[in-house]
Amino acid sequence: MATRRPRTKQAKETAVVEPRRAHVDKHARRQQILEASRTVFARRGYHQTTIDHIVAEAGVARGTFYLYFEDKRSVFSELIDRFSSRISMAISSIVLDDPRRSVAEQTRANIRAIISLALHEREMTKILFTDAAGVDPGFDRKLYSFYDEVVQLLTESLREGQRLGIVRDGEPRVLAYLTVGALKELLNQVVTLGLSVDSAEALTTQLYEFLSHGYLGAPPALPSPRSPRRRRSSK
Amino acid sequence: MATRRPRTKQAKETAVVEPRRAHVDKHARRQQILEASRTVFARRGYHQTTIDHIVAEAGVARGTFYLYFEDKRSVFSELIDRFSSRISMAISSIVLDDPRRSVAEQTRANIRAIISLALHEREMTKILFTDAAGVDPGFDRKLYSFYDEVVQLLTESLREGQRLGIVRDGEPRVLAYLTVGALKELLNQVVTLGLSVDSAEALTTQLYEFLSHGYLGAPPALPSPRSPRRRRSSK
DNA sequence: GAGCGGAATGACGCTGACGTCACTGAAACG
DNA sequence: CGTTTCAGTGACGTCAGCGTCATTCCGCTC
Repeated sequence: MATRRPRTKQAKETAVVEPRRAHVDKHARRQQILEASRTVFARRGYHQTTIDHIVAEAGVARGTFYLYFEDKRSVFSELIDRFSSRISMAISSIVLDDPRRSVAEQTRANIRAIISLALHEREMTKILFTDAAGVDPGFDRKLYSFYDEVVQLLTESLREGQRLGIVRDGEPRVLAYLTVGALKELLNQVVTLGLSVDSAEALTTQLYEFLSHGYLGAPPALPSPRSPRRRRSSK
Repeated sequence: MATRRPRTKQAKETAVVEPRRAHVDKHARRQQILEASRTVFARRGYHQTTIDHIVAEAGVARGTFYLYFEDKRSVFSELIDRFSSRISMAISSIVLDDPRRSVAEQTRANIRAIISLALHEREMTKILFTDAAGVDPGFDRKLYSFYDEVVQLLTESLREGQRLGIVRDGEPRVLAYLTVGALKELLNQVVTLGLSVDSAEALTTQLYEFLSHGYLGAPPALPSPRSPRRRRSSK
């Protein structure tokens, strides 16, 4: 209701050749329900949300929902699908011999892109992290395979980096988990704490520095330059 | 049923002075239900689990469940409470001037303890990570405050470490999130992939190394010692 | 072995959420 | 203006899961 489009322009131009019009509306209606669902899922969480909550938010009748979606699970699935593909697209493969962009800069760009996406899509970020797991076994599997794809990609990159001597030793897959874990947590906190979109740059630096040097042990450039390590040095 | 204790020994010794017996049994019955719940939650996930699933696993009648617990949410809550306090206990505050155990060794001990706990309590670890979020708003708050406690503790340690020059620069709270995120992911994978308990040591080393040096950029002890930073150096 | 206390049982009624479908209303058409 | 068509509606029947409670069962006491 209220959202009903008033008969406009449309009526004049080529009245006959327009089974399109219905289509346009259908898409908009669908989108409207999708967005309402996103809002409600973010507010109440997936399991606390009922179809009635969604249709109330969207301002349509219960039956209308079922004209566009199979059930709650299927709207949810579509939201997650769209969002996870946006995440995938935010990641660029790293080109090793680009003279204009160092590997470091490309790495930072990837981090920055993901953080920005999370900051611009707070609702979806929240949903992804707090509700996506445990919806049902089938969905869990799908989600896991997306996640695994990301980890796999990163693992390969790290392995390659090790071959080239720009990534330190360590089981690449484990390093990938650690990295993704750190990133996930950062994203989660970013939306939970409601940081502003322009904290993206600072956070990117923090994460990048973390990945570069860690934080324990001696600072990068220290007075005593030739100490080979410095850990467990009896103290 | 079937699990019913056959009247044994008991009958003979001090038949009179035993209102205890009932008590012992009550505790055991409660424990039995708790353990069955844990198993079922781990297998099906919290939301897919019904009271009927639990009582079937425990081998008791539906009504019996309600003799010992308020509802599903309350068993779940108790399981999580117990487990999270075991996690807390696994962490020791770091003593700075202990001549017998370096800070590094204490740090590693903490990591090792948590990883071992996860490896020994796979069901609970899985439950904690995949089902605990999104149960209901009240529970989420409780969980968050436990989580925040851990982060807070770590944040303070890092701040102190920075003061002493044994932790590098960076917003301590952000470093804490990154660290906890990496750890969480590691624990999650550890149980998902079903690693054996004796991978704890290797994983501890991986995580500790990660926290110490990160993995990007040049290896720890480099020729050029006095470069003030080292980032985006055009390449 | 009669009587008692309390743990255990499971059939039962209730509820909240689901998905359907007979109906409504308005746009499009002739 | 009558007719057709189809998106939209919401009352309704269904059902899964819940929590209760009258009854059964068991072990102990006298």
